[in-house]
Amino acid sequence: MAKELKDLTKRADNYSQWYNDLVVKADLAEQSAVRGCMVIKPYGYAIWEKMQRELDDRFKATGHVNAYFPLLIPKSFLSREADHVEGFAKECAVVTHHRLKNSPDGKGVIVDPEARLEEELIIRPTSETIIWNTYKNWINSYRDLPILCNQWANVMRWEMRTRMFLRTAEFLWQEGHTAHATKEEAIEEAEKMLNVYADFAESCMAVPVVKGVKTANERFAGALDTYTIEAMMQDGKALQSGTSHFLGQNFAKAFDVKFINKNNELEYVWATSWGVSTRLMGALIMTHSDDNGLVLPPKLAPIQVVIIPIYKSEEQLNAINEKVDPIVNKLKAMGISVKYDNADNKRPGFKFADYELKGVPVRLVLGARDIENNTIEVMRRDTLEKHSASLDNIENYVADLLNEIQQNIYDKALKHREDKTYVVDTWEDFKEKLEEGGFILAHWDGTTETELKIKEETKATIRCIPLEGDKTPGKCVYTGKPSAQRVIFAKNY
RNA sequence: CGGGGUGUAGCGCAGUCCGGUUAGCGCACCUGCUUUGGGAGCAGGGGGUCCCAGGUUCGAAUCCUGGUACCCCGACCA
Repeated sequence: MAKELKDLTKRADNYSQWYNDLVVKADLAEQSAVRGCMVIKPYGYAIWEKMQRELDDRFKATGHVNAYFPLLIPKSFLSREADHVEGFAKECAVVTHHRLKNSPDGKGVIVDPEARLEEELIIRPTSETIIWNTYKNWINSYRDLPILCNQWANVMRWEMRTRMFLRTAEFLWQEGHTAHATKEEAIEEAEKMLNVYADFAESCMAVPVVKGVKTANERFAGALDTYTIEAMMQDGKALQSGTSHFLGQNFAKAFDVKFINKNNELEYVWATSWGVSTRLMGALIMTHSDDNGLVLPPKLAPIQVVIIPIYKSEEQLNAINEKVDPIVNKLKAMGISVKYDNADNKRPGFKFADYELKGVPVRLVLGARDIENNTIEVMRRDTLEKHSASLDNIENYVADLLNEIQQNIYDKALKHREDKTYVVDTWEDFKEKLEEGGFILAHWDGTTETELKIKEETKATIRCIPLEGDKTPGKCVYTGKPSAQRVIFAKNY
């Protein structure tokens, strides 16, 4: 499958061409009239809902609660934290008026010049500012801490260039914002949430990720440290899939959020923020899909099993219906989402192709032939293999198969990443391996200057400084200066 | 903001260079019959401000001028 996809990417002008086709065909999304935004169709949204539920459960399990903050942020809030405004000022949509009126020339409506706002409002590009302005009123004493809030929301960033799912102007996400009494507790929180994300990516999405820390250059605007999970797509490019930030006291100072600690001293609170977005759906598609369409991990597939009847007469269909009903009931009782598609306005071949495009993990086919033999045809989406299985106990067989598929696509993605991860020690090798696409583990002298020079020459950036794995010191691949450990270089989305 | 490309039926496109019947093809859609174990076949049918405005001409999808929208590549991007 990987080979076919590679050919496909060569055939297409670029990856996003293929990606766009697939997504549109897969009924996931289509472009809306609004530049750089996306419509998430019902089937695509069903995947997002499953992701939300899984993440939300993990947030609750780690003591977090949901809340909701306003969409519009007063302009003055954005300027409180210097790095933050530097990072976001260039990509904000601004609300300047609050009213329209009929155009004097009788054609349509115009913005009423009388309705200009005293202070412009910014459509949130992220909510740190408005949340910290609110937290100020919630926090007086160490007894008020920690505050562990999350919100599910949409945000807007007026990017110069957008890419479906990966960088849309408006996107859905969750953003957690926490306040702590100590530095240690805040760092622990940021690391904890990074682990929550990594666990979700690997065990639900079947997407292997590397946990690491961002360099100063790639850090979130206003953070002291940014933790990240980085995934490798099938073309070898990296995708930042989730981030968790240790914000230090920057936002507390900007919004004057102080508390009295146990020693009766006034102190600024310590903060974190963390988020994942609909970009994860892009990661899901780009990690597992093949030439036949989506391949969804069973844990996130809106339809886990589809059953298709094959019949020549109504009599035969009735016989099949009778056999299928108990199977559907048993599967449902086991918590497996199953669709029995006996609509007679589409032929079986069409249904086969259509559900493959949608990434349904398991397909069962039942016809007169099977009923005679007490069998059923089973096809698994990840390998496209099909074979006959006994009708007896089919529900347990399917349940096991779903687990196997979940594991198999993870293993496949992990193997792909390992095959395309290179340990490199010379600058020549660095440039050569980079052409092949993939992760490059190389030593780096720790300076932003070197990082930028490498980026300029090769377009590769440091995706992260890995938290786990080999920590042996060495010499920078570019300057030869001392390096504390290898870091991951890659081209990224 | 720079470079390139494209606007013709719901979708994908041909026709434009070199102006000339009633603007065409594939998919999709509708009707009927036959079909149904890998995207059905045949027959018939419906659907168009050819992106917009102006100009040239007996005549413009086609030529000219201006505008506009979208896509791709860069710059930008937690």
